[in-house]
Amino acid sequence: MTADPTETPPRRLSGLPSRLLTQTAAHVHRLVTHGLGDFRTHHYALMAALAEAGPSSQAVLGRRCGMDRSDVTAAVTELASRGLLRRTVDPAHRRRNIVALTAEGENALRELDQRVQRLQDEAFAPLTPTERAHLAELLTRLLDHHTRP
Amino acid sequence: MTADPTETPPRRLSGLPSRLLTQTAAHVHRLVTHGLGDFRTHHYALMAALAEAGPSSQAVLGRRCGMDRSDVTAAVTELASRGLLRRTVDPAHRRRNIVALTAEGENALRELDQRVQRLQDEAFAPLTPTERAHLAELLTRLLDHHTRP
DNA sequence: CCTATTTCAGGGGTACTGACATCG
DNA sequence: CCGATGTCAGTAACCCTGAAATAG
Repeated sequence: MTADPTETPPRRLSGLPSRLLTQTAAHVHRLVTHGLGDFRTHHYALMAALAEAGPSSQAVLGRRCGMDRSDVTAAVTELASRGLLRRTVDPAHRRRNIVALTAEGENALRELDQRVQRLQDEAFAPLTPTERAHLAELLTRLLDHHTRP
Repeated sequence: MTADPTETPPRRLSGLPSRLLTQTAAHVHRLVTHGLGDFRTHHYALMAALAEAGPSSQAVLGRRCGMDRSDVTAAVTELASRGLLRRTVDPAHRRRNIVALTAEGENALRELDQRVQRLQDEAFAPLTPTERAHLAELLTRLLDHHTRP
């Protein structure tokens, strides 16, 4: 009737919140990154942060996007080499870089925004808008708990 | 009053379900793996599957736990070298391995069960039991959607 | 001196891909 | 020949650590 019992996940795992979370995240993440083509989620995060808050230093970008500094460096280098953002030295704090979106970057971001939206619908298709909002709310509270204290 | 605005995540990201999911999953996963000491989540998954369904082939284990065959091979080799499970050749299908928990494996699993339970409480502390159940239900539906079709 | 920022080098766990040999 | 299985090598994206140099 139902699925092959040999392929059924063990009860201990199927109800385990942490496992449900990481497994689902893995599937969704794969779907999104595949749909993003030449871009990775880090790229989108950085460009979105720059578009909304304007030019920023890498350290600030990392904190805003929840990324490690090393990964910010790598992603910024990658995007700069593609002409999507520009990295200049802050004249006030010469140790600091100021990263800014270029016009091409803004165009790319607009395209990415649409792709990302489409991919959300794909990834969360089984949930109603209300359920998605509820899920987002629960996850937001969890994320706060893990980043704040 | 609130948090430093320079550290606030961009709106596009803070409400994005896929991002909330992967970010939260990363935090929770780190917390769990650190709490598991010498074990990894794959190890726990395999041992739990064996405890509940009895000795199984590696291919079946992989399907049950949502793991790749390559990763099953590596994890089984690791656990077998620690004496926690035994790998023997299936006499009926000589290409196939039969993996089984040892007595030590069962003891280790009992300990892991408790640790895992403790870690769930840590990771999901801000959610009430009802909310945790709701979250689990939503994630289960999503996971089904990504594994079934 | 101490802190913050940037960068680099590297590792580690997860997910995956391709290849291969083996067996039924 | 085909399909399933196990194994291996290698890749990719992500997360993290440590160290160094620079600047305030």
